[in-house]
Amino acid sequence: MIYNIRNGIMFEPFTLKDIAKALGLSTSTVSRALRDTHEISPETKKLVLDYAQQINYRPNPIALSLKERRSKSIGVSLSEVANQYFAQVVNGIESIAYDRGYHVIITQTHEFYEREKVNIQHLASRSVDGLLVSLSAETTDTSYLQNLHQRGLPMVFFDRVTDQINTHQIIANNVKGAFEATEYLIKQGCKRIAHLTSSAHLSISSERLNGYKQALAKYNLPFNEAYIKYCAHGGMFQEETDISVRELMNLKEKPDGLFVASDRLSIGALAVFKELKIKVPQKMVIAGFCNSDVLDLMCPTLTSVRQPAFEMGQIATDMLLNLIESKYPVHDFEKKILDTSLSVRNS
Amino acid sequence: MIYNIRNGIMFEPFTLKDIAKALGLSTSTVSRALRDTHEISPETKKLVLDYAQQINYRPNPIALSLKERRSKSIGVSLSEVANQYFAQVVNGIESIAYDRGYHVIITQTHEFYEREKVNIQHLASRSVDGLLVSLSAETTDTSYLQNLHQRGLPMVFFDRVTDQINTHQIIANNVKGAFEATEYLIKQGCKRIAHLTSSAHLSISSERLNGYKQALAKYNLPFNEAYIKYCAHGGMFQEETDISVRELMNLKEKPDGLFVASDRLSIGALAVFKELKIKVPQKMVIAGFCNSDVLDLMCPTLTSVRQPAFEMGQIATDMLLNLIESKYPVHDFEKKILDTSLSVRNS
DNA sequence: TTGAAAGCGCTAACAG
DNA sequence: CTGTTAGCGCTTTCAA
Repeated sequence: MIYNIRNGIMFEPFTLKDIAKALGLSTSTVSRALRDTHEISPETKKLVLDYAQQINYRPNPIALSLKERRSKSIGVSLSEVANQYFAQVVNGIESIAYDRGYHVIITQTHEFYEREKVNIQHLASRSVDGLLVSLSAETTDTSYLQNLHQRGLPMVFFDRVTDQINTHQIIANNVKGAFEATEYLIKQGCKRIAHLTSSAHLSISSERLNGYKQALAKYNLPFNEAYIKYCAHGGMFQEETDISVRELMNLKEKPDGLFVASDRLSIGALAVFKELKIKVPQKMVIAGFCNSDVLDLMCPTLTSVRQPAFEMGQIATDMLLNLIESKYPVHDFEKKILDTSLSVRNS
Repeated sequence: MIYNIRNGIMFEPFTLKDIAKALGLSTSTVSRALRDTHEISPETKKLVLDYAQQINYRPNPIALSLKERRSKSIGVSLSEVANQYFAQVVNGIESIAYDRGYHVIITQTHEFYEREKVNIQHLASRSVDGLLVSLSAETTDTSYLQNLHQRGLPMVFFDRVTDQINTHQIIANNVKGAFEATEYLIKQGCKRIAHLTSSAHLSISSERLNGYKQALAKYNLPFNEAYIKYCAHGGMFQEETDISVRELMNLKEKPDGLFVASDRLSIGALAVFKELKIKVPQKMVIAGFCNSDVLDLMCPTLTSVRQPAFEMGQIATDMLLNLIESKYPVHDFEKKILDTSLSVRNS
């Protein structure tokens, strides 16, 4: 192995020029040799390839990106990878992206609009060929995304989507999932079912609220606005969850069942109930959207709506790469809805 | 807002040249105006800034990287973000990196050596300015890293470190943490304490094994090789954990206590005990390294050694950025050891 | 078959 | 104060 010591301190990978100089060739010849064109003599080619191998030459992808005006990488914006659901989505994304020669850059919003905007602007400013986006809980203004989209940056929304931008969307069947979870609570005998959910302007929130309402309606239970608690940052701050749950439990007509809209909120709510010494599920039956494996092991076990997170990541990525690699402008967009499954783990 | 329609399909951000042409200036003037040098007239500057603002101009970071031969981004290699410990580390990393103007690219090894190598090679050639590495469970050969290091790529190891590369390291006090967890089990009355751990060649594994042995020694308990179970992929595949736990429970002298070396293994082991209908903690007391918030809510609660994950990420990043930005070669490296805390949550 | 030269977007040295 | 030019690493005409 030969080391590049042009500069003692900085990390300086080998370049075409290094090879050319060492071999007394021109850079274009070296480039051709490495890229397997026909217009090159077998000897030169072998010479170059051997030497490149020896010094472990790697083409500089930055230079390539600049030249080809694409980076073979995609950007992802999501709330946080500590959330099991999103971690699974990421695995799905990577599984497809790597197969197709793309790299993945993940950014976290932690549910803040400003962070999301900064992250996405940076991703877009050239380093990525496309975007996979799940909106933050705070986001209401998507104009910066509309901008990028109008200017031709391919993007696909997953999970938390917006109709303000005409492109592919992939979501779970939130309405049905919420319906089933609520129905489960009703069948457990709950009469006063509360709903703890994320920010009101998220697509998932309204979809899940709908499913919840439909279930109540089907079983002739009244809808009570006081039973709906929104957490503006999706329970990012435990305080949000804490206040919401306590308010619910301070109502004159205390709820006896709770439908929770997410992973994080479920965990947060359980913590509060534990503090309040309210027994789950004896005093409070809980069901909700949750993809955490750990919760499988929980006692009090809680029934959960599972989303096909890995698959969602895969499909979203496939859609995005197809957009990116499409030769022609795409105008036909799809809204894909994947089935959820109710995993009953009651006490 | 003005749209760039040089090309109807592709996403073509504005360039300096676009601005220059529109304003009848040269690209260098525009560049200067945007970068706030003194050698520019206020009028020209205002003209350019206003126009740039109007079209929402962003400099192309790829071109910048190519020019400056650094990307203002750092690469991270870790096993998987679905692991709460690593998710917390990532948050720590990002908190520092963003403050100092760096972007973070996360790659997951899923405990595979090959994946790690490919990821890191790509990060390096893609001109990340430095690397934060926590080795995969499979990794024994670090020569490709030594290579990059010798050629001047700054790197800092965290959590799963190697002494084969002379650079900063940051780890938790694994010996002490393991000692305390084991001691806790002993004080609970356990006589036959098993140890479920990750791959044998990980630094964390040997450190934690040491602490475990020291505790046994202090309390005059015999060390029994049969009680040590390694999972080559850190429990990445539940089968590994499953087999290990079953083997332990098939021993003639069944263990009555278990010290588990990680998050994932704890969760996996609990699942097996549940399947085997072995009551925790009545029949099996468990303590182990774990940073999962969710486990706080678990019943059977298990006692855990907590690592200051967020802080580790912060410190590692600070160290790395100092290396990157250092004007002179650094030869003094530090091995930082952070304290763990035992969080007793017994039945 | 090979080399010279231009250009991707940007900055910086050098002229004017 | 502003424009021209060269160069970061690479590919791709165009000439030879």
